[in-house]
Amino acid sequence: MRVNEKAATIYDIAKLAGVNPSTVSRALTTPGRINATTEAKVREAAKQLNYRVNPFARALPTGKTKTIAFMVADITNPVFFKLVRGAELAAAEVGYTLVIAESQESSLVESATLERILPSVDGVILGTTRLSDEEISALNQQKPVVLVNRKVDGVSDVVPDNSPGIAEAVKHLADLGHKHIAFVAGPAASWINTDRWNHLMKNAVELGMTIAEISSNEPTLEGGKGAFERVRAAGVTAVVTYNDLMAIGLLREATAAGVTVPTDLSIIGFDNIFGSDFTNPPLSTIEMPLQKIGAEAVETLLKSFVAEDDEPMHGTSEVTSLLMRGSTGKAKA
Amino acid sequence: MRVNEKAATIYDIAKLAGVNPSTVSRALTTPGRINATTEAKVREAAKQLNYRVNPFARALPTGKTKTIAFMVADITNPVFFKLVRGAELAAAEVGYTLVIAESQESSLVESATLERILPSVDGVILGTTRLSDEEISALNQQKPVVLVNRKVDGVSDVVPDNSPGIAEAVKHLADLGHKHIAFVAGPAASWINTDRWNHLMKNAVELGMTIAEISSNEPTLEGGKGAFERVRAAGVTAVVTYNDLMAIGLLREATAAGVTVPTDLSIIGFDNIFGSDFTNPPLSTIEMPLQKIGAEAVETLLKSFVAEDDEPMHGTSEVTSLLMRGSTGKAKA
DNA sequence: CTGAAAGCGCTTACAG
DNA sequence: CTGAAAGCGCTTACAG
Repeated sequence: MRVNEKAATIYDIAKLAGVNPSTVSRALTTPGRINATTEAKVREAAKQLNYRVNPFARALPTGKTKTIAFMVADITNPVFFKLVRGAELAAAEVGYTLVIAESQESSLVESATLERILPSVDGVILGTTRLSDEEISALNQQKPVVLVNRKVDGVSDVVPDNSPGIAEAVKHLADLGHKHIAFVAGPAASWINTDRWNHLMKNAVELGMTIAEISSNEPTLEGGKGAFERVRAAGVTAVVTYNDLMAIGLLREATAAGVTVPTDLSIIGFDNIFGSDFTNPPLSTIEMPLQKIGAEAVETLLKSFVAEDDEPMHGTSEVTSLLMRGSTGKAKA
Repeated sequence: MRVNEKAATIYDIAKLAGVNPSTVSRALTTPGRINATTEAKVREAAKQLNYRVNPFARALPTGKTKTIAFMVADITNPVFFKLVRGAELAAAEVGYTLVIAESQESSLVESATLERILPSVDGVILGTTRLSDEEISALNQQKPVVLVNRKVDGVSDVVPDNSPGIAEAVKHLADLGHKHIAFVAGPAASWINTDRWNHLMKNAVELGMTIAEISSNEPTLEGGKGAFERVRAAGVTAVVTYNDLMAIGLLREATAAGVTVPTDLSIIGFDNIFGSDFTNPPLSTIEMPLQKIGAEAVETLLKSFVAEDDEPMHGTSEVTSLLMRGSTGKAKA
């Protein structure tokens, strides 16, 4: 049986340093608050014994677990990579551990997972959630919650400002001579889908273009592929999709159908996911600073841990921007 | 201040059910071991109080944390997505929590992270590690370790059998008339790089082909791109790369240089990462059952928790296979 | 089958 | 500044 000779405890240190265990605890927990010589002695003993605090033992009396849950709908969705990484790094930096949980796009799985994980975390970040506003509010009563890309009354959030990137994109299309464009929508219930559409519409109308909202089945490659026929039917020369996955699906379907991008049709995605520049032509997309958003989500959560009140906090608005690549070009005459 | 009225404890349940706390503990921990009526009473009370065990309190006396660390070099590397997901699902299924840690390709960061996380986990899976064999062995003394895609004496591992996919791939190239091929190598220190090269060489030689091993700077898009010149210089008609990322970099550089794939050059990658079919032509690749490997890594770890001895375990060999897409074609005459 | 008690490794008022 | 003690919420021999 693999047995690590039981790890050293503060009692071992106390014995070695000739002090009381409580002194050891203080020396290790609040540096500078006790006699410097004593502290040095304790630290020396701790090092000698290769001591590491037992986080579980510490969590019991304090109630602080020093871990954060990060919920995503689908770990394999590339949108989350950078989000998770940003969060991971920000958490590690302050000694917090990040637990990544996957809801598999199911609100039932999400609830069950949260239920299981909640007792062992100090708070949760909902990277993408299938929960209803009510469920989120209820969760927020139990432990601090930070929402990413979504807004619920009374709950903290980090949401990028979609408008700059969208304004750029629409302007870009207008400059290229496009008059009639379309938006291939994502999930109707998605907060960010609505936000994107609203900005898109406003900007297009302001620049004198028409814009058609085209529905889709799912925000995936397949969904984008499936929307192609409707995009064609709409008779537009340029299309913006809810996300890159859809844009790539659309692009491939267009190519397969003999429609050349961008000569016949310009395409712009959202997110700048991994692989969005693998396509031919590489995809133009509206980029979100995902890693920063992830980091900011944990920072926001951390702040809420020490907040006096229950006031929700809102991440300083991260900003989107257009990444021009090869899938946009002059409108077909 | 957000205060959840303190969570119910087994004492609350005990009071409500009119039994001793230890009875509550037993009822909840080992169903069926106590009087059925008592157990029902306890369960009823627990439900009524919306009780959830405090995992930290439970971990203290038992020493079992029910969490597993999964270390990867880079969260944003698509190779890890499926690996992580497989592990995540397998862990959740048995009530274990997975903590994903990132070494950022640095053995120092890796050691520090492991150091920080080790006390709170029951074992660790090294998805990709920069640690030396010695460091891994030392780690394995402290907590059970399972290696993915690497072998170290005395340490459990899950390693796919590369040979079937490679045999298929080489045969495929031979059938297409290729006589001279190359392998763009990954990190020299990588166990799996060596394994892939060995199989490749053996198969190529057996089929009467020549095969050149071409070095690279890094197993990335850039690395693949940077290897293009050397691939050309080698005068081969087909090339296999250490991974898809390199294959894609190579493919794009080839296209940019006016070398048509697969007409002028056939390319095969490894891993079937997300986005490997976004390219034009879509990349042919040797696929690894990553999700299964991830799941198996946690299963192996779980087994080692209950093993009597220290005998290392080896995952039942998962198998690779060739995924033929568009980047391979007839050898140029 | 079930109580009563000790203990897991820490933290933190409370004294001095 | 530092001891001595109680307590965090559980589990588990030990009795009965």
